[in-house]
Parts: sequence; C-alpha cells; structure tokens
Amino acid sequence: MKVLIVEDDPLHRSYLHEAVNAALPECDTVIEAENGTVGEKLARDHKSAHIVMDLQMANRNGIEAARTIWKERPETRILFWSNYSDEAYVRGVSRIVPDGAAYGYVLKSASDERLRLALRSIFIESQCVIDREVRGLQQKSLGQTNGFTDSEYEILVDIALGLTDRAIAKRRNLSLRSVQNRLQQLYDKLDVYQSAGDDHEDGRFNLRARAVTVAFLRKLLNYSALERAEAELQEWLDGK
Amino acid sequence: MKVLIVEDDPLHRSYLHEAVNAALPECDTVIEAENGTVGEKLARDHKSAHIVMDLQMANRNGIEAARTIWKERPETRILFWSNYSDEAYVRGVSRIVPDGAAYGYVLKSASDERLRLALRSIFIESQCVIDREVRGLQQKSLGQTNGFTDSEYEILVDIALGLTDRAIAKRRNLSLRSVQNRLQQLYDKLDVYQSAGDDHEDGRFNLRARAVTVAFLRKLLNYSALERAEAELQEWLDGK
DNA sequence: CGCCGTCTTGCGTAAACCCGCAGCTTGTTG
DNA sequence: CAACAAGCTGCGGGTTTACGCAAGACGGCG
Repeated sequence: MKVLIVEDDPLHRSYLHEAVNAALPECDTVIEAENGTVGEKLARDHKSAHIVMDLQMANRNGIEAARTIWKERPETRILFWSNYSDEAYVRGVSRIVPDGAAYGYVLKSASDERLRLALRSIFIESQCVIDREVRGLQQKSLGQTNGFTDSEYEILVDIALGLTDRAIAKRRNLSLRSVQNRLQQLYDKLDVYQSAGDDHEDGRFNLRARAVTVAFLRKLLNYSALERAEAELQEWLDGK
Repeated sequence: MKVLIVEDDPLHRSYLHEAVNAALPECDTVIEAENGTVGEKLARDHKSAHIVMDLQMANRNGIEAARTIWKERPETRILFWSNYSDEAYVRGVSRIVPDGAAYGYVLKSASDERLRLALRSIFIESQCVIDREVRGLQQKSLGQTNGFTDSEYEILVDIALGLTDRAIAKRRNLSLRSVQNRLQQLYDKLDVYQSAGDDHEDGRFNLRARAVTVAFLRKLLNYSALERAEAELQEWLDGK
C-alpha cells in the first residue's frame, strides 16, 4: 500500500509522514509532494489510491488538484487535512467529490489519535470521516435554513468577480431582472440591510460591494474560492 | 534574556522554540503564546522585549497584537515570521512599526540559517532584517512607480468595505466628486479597464466590484486587512 | 382539475455610479 | 513673482443598480 502526501509546509509534511507510518503499518511506501501540481503528477505516475491532501497551497491548491485526480481515477481516497473549516472550502470540496467516493476532512488542530483514526477509516475501511466541526458547517450550509442555495452562491461569486448584472445574465442564461431578483435574495440572507440602513442616512452601504465583504468575513468566500472562480470566468470568456 | 513566541501552529511553535534556543545561547527563558490575545497579555506581564510573532492567527492576528504591544513599549523588538509576503501584510506591518524600532520580517520558507541570523541581528544587534522578497515588495509598494499612494489604498479599502461614495466622502472629509476622482485613479492603476472593455460590450465589469477582486487576487488586500478595516469602520460608525 | 408557492420576466422609477469639462486652491520650481 | 503640476470641487448627463408591481410558467397536492 502506498500513500501520497501533498502538503506545502515541510514541518507539516514530515509530521504527516510519521503519522502515516504510525497509523498504517500496512503501508510500505510514502511519497511526498510539496504542491498541487507535483501532487497531480505523482498521483498519476504512481496510480496512488491513497492521498492526504492539504488545502491552501501556493502553487495549485488542494481542491483543484483533487478535482483532476478524481476525474482521472474516481475511486481514489483522499483525506483533506486543513487548517481551516471555511465554508468556502467545505463547499468547494463537496462540489467535487464523486458519488460514493471515500474521503475525509480533518482539521490540523485535531489530535494525533483522531488523525490516526481518520487515516485508518478512510484508507482501510473506505469510510468517510468528516470532522464534526466541518460536518456542522456542511449541514447548515447545504440545508435550507440559514444556508445558501447553489443559485445564490453562484450569483455571489459572480458579483464577487465584478461582473455586471448584464454580464451575469448572459453567463447564466437569465434575464436581467432575474439576476436582480437573486441579488435581492442574497442581500437578504447576508443581512446587508441592517448594517446599512440604521436610521442614519449617511452610513449607507453599497449593497453589492458590501455583500461580497460580508461573505468574505463570514468565510463564505476566501482567496482560493475567488481564484478558482476567476479561472472559470476566464475560461468562459475565452469560450466566447 | 527572555523571548516570547506568538504562534498559532504547535509544530511551528516548537520549531521556533528550538531555533531560538540554538541561535541565542544568551536566552534563558522562552515563553509561548498560541494567539495574539495571549501574546499581548504575556508580553505585558513579562515585559518581554524580544518577540517572534506569526502573522495570520485565528484569534487575533499578529499585526493587531504587535500594534498594541508597540504602543505600550515601542522599544520592543519583534520578528515577524510569516508564510506569505502579501502586499497587504507588508503594508500593514510598515504602518505600525514605531520610529527607529528594530524589527524583522522573515518568511517561513527561509532556511534555518537565515532564521538564526535574523534572530541574532534583531535581538542582539538591534538591526532590522527584512527578507529580500518582502523588501522588494516594500520598495515597489511604497515607491510611486506601480505602487499605491496611501490615499489610493485608503479608498480601495473603503470600497472593499462596501461603503458608498457618499459615505466615503463623509468619512474622509472629501467632496463626492473627489472621492470619485480617487476611484478613477484606482481603477486606472488596477487596470480594471482592459479586462473590462475588450471590444465586446457583453463582457463588461462592474468597476467598483472588479477593483476589489483584482486587489484581492494581487494580494493587495487579504482577509486580515479586511478584518482590521472592518473593525476600524465599526469604531468610526460608533464614534458617530 | 383548480389552488398555491416558487421562479422568471418586463416595465418603470429613484438613486447611485462613472466620468468629461472647467474653475479653484495649493505647493513647487525656475 | 510667474508658471506649472497636482489635487479638490461643482455641474451635467449617460449608465447601471435596486426594487416595487404585476403578469406568466412550472410543479406539486388535495
């Protein structure tokens, strides 16, 4: 059994290396990659079916790497090991995991024991292991209550990218007015009004910009999500 | 001699601990804090004059902690030790460093030897040590060419927060038109047009939102900068 | 089938935004 | 002091946003 570790930080990488050795005596080879690009390549070359993957890497982040890896070999088991449980990450991951794939999401703050258990559960038992903190987010996020629909999230990303209403309409095949409807929904859910109105007519916010900020502060968006969205946008622009 | 380490990540913390011991035999005590809040408190209690500080911590980030520490004791020597050299961080740090203070900025990717040298230079020799990569940014950023004026940066932050032109005018004591002038400058420097116009009248961008995105992608803004700016904004709002 | 909720679309309006033009106030320089 | 660059400000107008109102479209459900 081979395990591939994809992780930016040398310290974390060697920690992981040891953790894998300790948790999985049946594992005979551990290989390491220091960014997403190298990770993809090694996964391909070694046909590795067991991967521990950091999110947030400089060169090519974990989500992108995981997506291409899963596209090539959907049965690959990936344990995501991240510092944060930003909703943006959680959403990003659950968007790309193939049906029935075994994967995990463990925070770096987890104990050695928890990491050990996760490694065994996923790689040996093929079970999904989601950190309870992450799990909570997932439920709230994907459920209706207090959560964002895909269409709402979509439009959030679009204004975050800086598209005009018209451009969004074109991209999503909607009428101008529909785009604006969705924006209103979004503003509603993000609570952009209360902070805005507030009696005083001076303290007014630009709803569109404010929505993006609030989303950022709430970790609904983060750098890596923006980066991915920007790449998709460029693709679309080139495609026509 | 005492050294205070303020760092989120346990692995990095113990690595730093060892590095300090190795580099500074004259140091007899090393204390650790796992976030900015605790860091401030320990710095105060121990009157520590030598600090190694991570930027980007969950609870209270390094810049905020450093600011209050320096406010209380400006002669404190701080070595910032960070994963990234985002322009937002660099700008944030140089904004708060007191006149004549000895400080340093070293990337986590630096070699052991470089970290050792930085520790000795700052803590023993009272010299500033800025990673050359960071240094480059600093020059470019604070110089005119290709860099952003304080006023431009200020307005960038304001639109990123989601303020309207009118609100910005009120906050910065400017006329509406002046605000809009600065916005134009900003749009210019951020190159929001070329990506926008592009012949096709469909691919149009919302300049205001696009500017923020571009700034984010260029690391001119990041989460921590936003967070700080938001706090300042709230303060201002409360102040009237 | 009729009723109802959700989603989409068009019309119209008030406000906000982007910006060219031009007059003023500064600080700088020869 | 004249000249000039740089920044602030008001005016005017073309676009874009935000959103109420109301008319369809679609899918469940009794």
